[in-house]
Amino acid sequence: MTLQTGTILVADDHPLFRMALKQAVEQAFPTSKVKEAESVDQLQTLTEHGEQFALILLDLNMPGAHGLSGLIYMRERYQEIPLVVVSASEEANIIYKALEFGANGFIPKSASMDVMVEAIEQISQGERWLPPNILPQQNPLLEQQDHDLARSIASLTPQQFRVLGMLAEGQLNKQIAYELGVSEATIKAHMTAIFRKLGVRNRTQAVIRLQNLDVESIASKVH
Amino acid sequence: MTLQTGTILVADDHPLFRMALKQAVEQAFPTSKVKEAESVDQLQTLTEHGEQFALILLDLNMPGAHGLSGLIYMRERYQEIPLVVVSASEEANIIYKALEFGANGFIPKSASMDVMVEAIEQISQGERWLPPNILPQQNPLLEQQDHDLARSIASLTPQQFRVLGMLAEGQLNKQIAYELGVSEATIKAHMTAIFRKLGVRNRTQAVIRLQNLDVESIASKVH
DNA sequence: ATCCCTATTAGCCAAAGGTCGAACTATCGA
DNA sequence: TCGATAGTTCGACCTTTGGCTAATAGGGAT
Repeated sequence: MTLQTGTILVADDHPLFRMALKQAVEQAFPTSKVKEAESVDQLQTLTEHGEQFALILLDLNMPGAHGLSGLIYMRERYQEIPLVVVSASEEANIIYKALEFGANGFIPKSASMDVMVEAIEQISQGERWLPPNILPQQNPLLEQQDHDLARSIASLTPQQFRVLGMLAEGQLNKQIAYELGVSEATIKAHMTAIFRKLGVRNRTQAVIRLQNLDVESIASKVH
Repeated sequence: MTLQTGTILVADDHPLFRMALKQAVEQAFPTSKVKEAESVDQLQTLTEHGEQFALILLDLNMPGAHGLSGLIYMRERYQEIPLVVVSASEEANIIYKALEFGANGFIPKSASMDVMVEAIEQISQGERWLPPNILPQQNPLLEQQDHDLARSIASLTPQQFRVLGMLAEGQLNKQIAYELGVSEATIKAHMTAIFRKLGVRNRTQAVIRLQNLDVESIASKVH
């Protein structure tokens, strides 16, 4: 599977920007196909149903992505596929975190078409690409607990990850069950499994645990 | 109540830094008393029991502060007292948000003693003081929903704010009741009131709602 | 074929959560 | 002094959640 022949997946909930990204990709690789997803759920559906991709462009702010958890999850399940994070955020903390969680590159949405094309080409060759104002390396931002949390998110099954996403939106078991077309008992079973993996006792703590992934950059600690 | 004669309150959970802050204050105002608080709860206890303060220095990362909600709450209840945010974070977004939520100044923890003294003096004269690399004014970061959320946090009663803080730590009603020395029924009643004010239906959604205050800077939107 | 993992569901039970109405208190203004 | 109001408290009642067991079923891997 090469980038020239493989399918490239663009996951972004913003239609206009998705189109722009698609154009950038097609300009960089005129011979490759491009598929689109506008939610993490669609992304999951596509990747789980046998489809093989040569590159994934993932918007962090997509519905269901819930910060970095989407990246962590995708990175774990499709380790062989290069994954580029595309985001409206340009905060250094977020960028470094994305890279530490395994992103192969980071393209800010403010980038011009030319820059995006260049970035995609460069990343496709196994190199990294970062915004100009970002230093290539910085102190390790992640602490042990971040890695633990990432591991536990990575260990979720596809359905569990879906359920976690809906939990993070504050939905009731009943609602989640309805949306997924399964019984409430099933959701409960998933919940129990999720709590185990995240090391929490209930849904509220699960949501709080997820917060830490993104918010820690704000609450920088003084040692 | 003037700064020369009034009591100044330093709220920071880090003992060493609290001491340093205290010294800076005493250097700026040798004649004023300084009181210390190491948690939002202590801060509340001090301010609620009649004590009048001429200036409050508030660390955003204190246990119980939970991001900007502590600032919003204090700002609402003691509108006449100048409030200076002290924080380890130096992200422009956080600083601007703090100011938009009514902070009279922002002092980064990385500042030297001299700078802190100068900042405190300047703020005490009704002026603002910002870190050197921060522009005095920027585009308005807050959207309508931010203001709505701030209003709802500001409308919480003291006890409700305490309960919300413990909820945001993932504690059970039973635990909160024990810590506050009241019955579980009381906590449940507070919860219902809090949900009403925040416009949510349960505790999970309440926690999610609080996230927005801090995290939105990450999920900058593309319009 | 067998075992393991995932997903699904039911049923049961205990624990936790949430709503309502009501009582009690303190404060403030008339 | 007499409401009026806001805050805190609590019990009764019902819903939701979470843990546990057990059973079914499909997909892989060995």
